[in-house]
Amino acid sequence: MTNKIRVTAQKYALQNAVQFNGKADTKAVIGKVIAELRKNGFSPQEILPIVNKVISEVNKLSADKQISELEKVAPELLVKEKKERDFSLPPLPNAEKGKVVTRFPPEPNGYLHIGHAKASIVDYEYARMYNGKFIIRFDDTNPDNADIKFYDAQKEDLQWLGINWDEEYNTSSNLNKHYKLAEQLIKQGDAYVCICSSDVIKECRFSGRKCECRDSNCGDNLDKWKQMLKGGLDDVILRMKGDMGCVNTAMRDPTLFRIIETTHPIQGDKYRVWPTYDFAGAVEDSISGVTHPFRTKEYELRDEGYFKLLDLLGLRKPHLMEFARLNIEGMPVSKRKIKPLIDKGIVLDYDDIRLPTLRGLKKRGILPAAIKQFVFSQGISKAESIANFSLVESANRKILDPISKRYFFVPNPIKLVVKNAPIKQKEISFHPSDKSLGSRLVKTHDLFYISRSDVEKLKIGDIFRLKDLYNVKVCKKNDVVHGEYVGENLISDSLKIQWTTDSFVEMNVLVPHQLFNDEIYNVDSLETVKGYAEESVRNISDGEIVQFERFGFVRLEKKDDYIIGYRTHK
RNA sequence: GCUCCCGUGGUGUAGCGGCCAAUCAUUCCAGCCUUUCGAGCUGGGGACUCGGGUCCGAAUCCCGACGGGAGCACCA
Repeated sequence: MTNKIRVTAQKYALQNAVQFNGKADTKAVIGKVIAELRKNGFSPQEILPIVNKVISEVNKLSADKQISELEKVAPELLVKEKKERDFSLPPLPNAEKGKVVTRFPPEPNGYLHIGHAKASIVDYEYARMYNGKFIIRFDDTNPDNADIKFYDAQKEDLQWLGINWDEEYNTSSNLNKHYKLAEQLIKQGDAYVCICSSDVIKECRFSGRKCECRDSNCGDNLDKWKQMLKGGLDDVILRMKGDMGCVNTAMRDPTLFRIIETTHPIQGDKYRVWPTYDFAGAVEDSISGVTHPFRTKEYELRDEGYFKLLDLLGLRKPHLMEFARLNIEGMPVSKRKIKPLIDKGIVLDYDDIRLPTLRGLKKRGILPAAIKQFVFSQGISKAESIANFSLVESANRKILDPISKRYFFVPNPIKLVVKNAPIKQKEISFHPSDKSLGSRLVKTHDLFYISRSDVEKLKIGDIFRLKDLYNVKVCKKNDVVHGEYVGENLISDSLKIQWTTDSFVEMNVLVPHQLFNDEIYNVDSLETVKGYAEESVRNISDGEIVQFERFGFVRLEKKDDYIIGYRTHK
């Protein structure tokens, strides 16, 4: 028996010694030995002394000897194997294949952004993972906020992301059901109409005191409720009887229904009593069959009320889960911050390429697959974090690199005249390794344009290469660069620069930088680079993403009489 | 103020009692490769907030401190 311990101990002691300068560490080795032998019924007490002894023996051995011994007893431990990381979502608790139902419940009051992308991707992917159902539900229970144009806009954005839903509905179409449930609560004595002013309610809630309305009898409450619905009573609310003394202030008789007279974009003037999120969210999750609703952490304190309400109503309780919001450094998501910039005309619109809205990201050239990868890499923990956009860029670049055509773009062009330039017709392929992307034919004579930043690097007498063409020696530099043709042999360490002929396409590329630096608007956040692109960019399709060599990946939009570029990232 | 949640390299994450002298990605640096400053390849730097406790053994469990976030709406 002790022999087995000895053998195991020796194996790991040798491995540890080989890995760390010939000296095995007791704690590290003991851990491994116990982990392996515990399932065989060995106790730490019997293992410990043996391991200690083995380690001191092993540590006396020379390094070579340690390696050769290890080779004898356990050659597989000689190579350190790499562990694979799994990027999929963790399994869902209480989940059964085929029986998971998730939902994404946006309020139709704005364009979707990267934060919504996280929520919807998580919801959608879990439904897929378990062969379940995914519902999109518009939480449009506040007619002051809901705007008809966003129902479709949000769906378009989700479709762009590659998210498909099995079912779609509006919470506002279930109001009659909600009213019935409200009545049930009133009859049970679990809800009451409160006629206090919002200031009084706030004050009472803060101090934990109840108001007189709470003690009125159900008949009274039912009458008042009916008056609320009919229009005989204004400025009153329906509250759940929670616990006014509860340390969780969200439990101090939360509002269930309030009166809003605004015309609803879909329901019109049919209703004037509208459920709050606390009521509608919980009830809808339950009656629509959602098994695993997700929401962001700021709702955590409302969980207790969520379950209490469903309890009172006798409704099924879903497995509610929360995760942290997604933040990106310098890219605020809140309308509070973005709207003023749009109003002032500083940010063009909600699809501005500096914004983390899905429309902004799309316009910039970020692919849905990159967003998905990014969201997966963030996970669904409750730890709040501020991610850097480079994570998105890097994912996007790796997808784009093998599939995007390369073009020459010359920012801040300067004229180059080449003496003895041969007339050429050169076929240049669109991708360095994937020839299936094709090529273009470029005709050259002695006139070119190259970028100012490259010109600045050149000294008289230097030889550089017009990339994919030939070598040029610098003769003179003023407003125009004068060079001389010096052959075509590739000089490996020469500067290779991008160029255009005098048949170029003049165009601008908008380059986004961080919108906010430490909460302050960055006045240099949108840079316009003027330059010449090679003629063949005329043949791209509208919205195509290409790489301008040594400049970055650029999404091109083809307008009637011009082309404009948005730099996705370097 | 009260309550809740969170705290792993610069950044983002994995791990959630022994297989962790800690994963992967990103960023940065170096080299290789490349007719792009892109991609790829190799290597390097760099972390368990702190203090107690439980245990043979703690990033992991408990307590406390500190730091960050959220809620205290007739908004979601």
